[in-house]
Amino acid sequence: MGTSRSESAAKYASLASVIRAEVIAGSLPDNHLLPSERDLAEQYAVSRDTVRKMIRLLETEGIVYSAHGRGTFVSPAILRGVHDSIDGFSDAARQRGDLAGQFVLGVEAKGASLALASALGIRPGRIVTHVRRVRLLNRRPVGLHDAYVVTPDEHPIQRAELEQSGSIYATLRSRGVAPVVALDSVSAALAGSEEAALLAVEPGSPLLLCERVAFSDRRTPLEHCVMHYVPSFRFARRITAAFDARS
Amino acid sequence: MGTSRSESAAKYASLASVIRAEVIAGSLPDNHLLPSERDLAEQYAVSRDTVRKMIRLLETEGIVYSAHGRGTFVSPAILRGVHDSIDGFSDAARQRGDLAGQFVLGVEAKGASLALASALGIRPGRIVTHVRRVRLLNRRPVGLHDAYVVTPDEHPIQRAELEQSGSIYATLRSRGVAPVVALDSVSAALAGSEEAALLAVEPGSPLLLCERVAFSDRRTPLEHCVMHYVPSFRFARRITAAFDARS
DNA sequence: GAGTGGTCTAGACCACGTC
DNA sequence: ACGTGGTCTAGACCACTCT
Repeated sequence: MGTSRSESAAKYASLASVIRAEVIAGSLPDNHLLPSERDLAEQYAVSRDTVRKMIRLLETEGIVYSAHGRGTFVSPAILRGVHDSIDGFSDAARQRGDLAGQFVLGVEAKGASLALASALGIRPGRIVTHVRRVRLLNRRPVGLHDAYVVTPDEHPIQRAELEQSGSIYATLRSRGVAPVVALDSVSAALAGSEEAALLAVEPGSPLLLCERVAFSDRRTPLEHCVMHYVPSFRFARRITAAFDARS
Repeated sequence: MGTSRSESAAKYASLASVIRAEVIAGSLPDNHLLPSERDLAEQYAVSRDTVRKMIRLLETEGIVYSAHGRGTFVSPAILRGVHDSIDGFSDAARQRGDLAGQFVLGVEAKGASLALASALGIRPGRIVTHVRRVRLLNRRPVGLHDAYVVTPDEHPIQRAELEQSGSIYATLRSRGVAPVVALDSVSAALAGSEEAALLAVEPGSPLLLCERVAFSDRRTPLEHCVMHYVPSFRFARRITAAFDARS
């Protein structure tokens, strides 16, 4: 784990941890009214602006919500705990108390096909690493991932490297790049014989098909991933109404 | 159509419209460096804080991104234009230049079943309106929606009302409530004979199954919606790395 | 009217990246 | 060293909601 992280978190982030813990600990009922921003500012000896930053943060996490003229409230429990995460799979599993695992089927360097190159915005033929894995949830296969990873220096990823760090993203991070934004698109597909065998379902079963392209902090394409999930697996997300500003 | 909306938008929102238009107009290439916050503040005669609020807004829309110590940049075009929206279907269609439509199969008031009541957090037997619709994209059926709507006063929605306002959410809005947050969960399913007929696919085709519960600004459950989509239909979303703050 | 969140300001300092 | 975004402050006023 992190030996010596930047020891000093921002004030609003620390304050958020305090409030988050209080809310999650659970003494507070759904839609409970929190103290006003001015009161919180005084209580914790910070400026009102810092309190507001803290509230904005907890709001994006779905922990609290504010209403103009009414106050800030604790989100209902159903809405808490669902949040977007870039490492969807293991993160969501951990959050729900499930055990995430994986079985690496193959790690192979190859030149990018035309379709892949266009999806990633790279030169066709550029070296990418194809990683095929079965994703496990509580030791049962639920997903088949085909990841095509673009390494910055065009040095393909080694199997040992991947098994040591445990995840593709961790491997990329160790090379100095990290995915910070991704484009997902979901639809449905039928299981072919190969997918069926790997996922322990009947051929012709419906599968959730999810395609993803992930980008670094500099918006460099890092990975194209094609994922197939069995029907018992569900992806959850929370959507918040967009800000309305036209004309 | 808004005749006399609140005429005065916030400064940061108006400023956002200006920058958004400039970026979308397209003279600016991907990853183009924008002027610094201090420069923008001077240029538009506003405080730096207002500029920052504007940038935060455009960032959530995927229009720009900021990097500590480096500057603020124009998002690559692939990442722009994908944003979460609570009215996923028609909004996403409009955005992609497609023609969204619907065909109402039935509008019926009924008492909530036990399962529905628990999903919505309401009393079993409470009156809800079941609206079944086929969703059209460019005049072809792509989705089957079964919406169960909780009206605040328990007055069921009338078919005429729905056809006049054009959408369930518009109908709810006219009754003083609007969905502002929703929980989605997606998985895969097989088309039964009924779904197949309505969606013009073969029975046994794979379908994208999406379930949603929508809540009002007061976190009152408003709607539970079960949606089935043909494989050619894709839901897209952008995911941004979560803020990391532990301990 | 009293209290709440929302916006805006001006200024200071810190943390990070680049040269 | 310099310029960038990130945090924090203190104060003012506006817009909304409830009673």
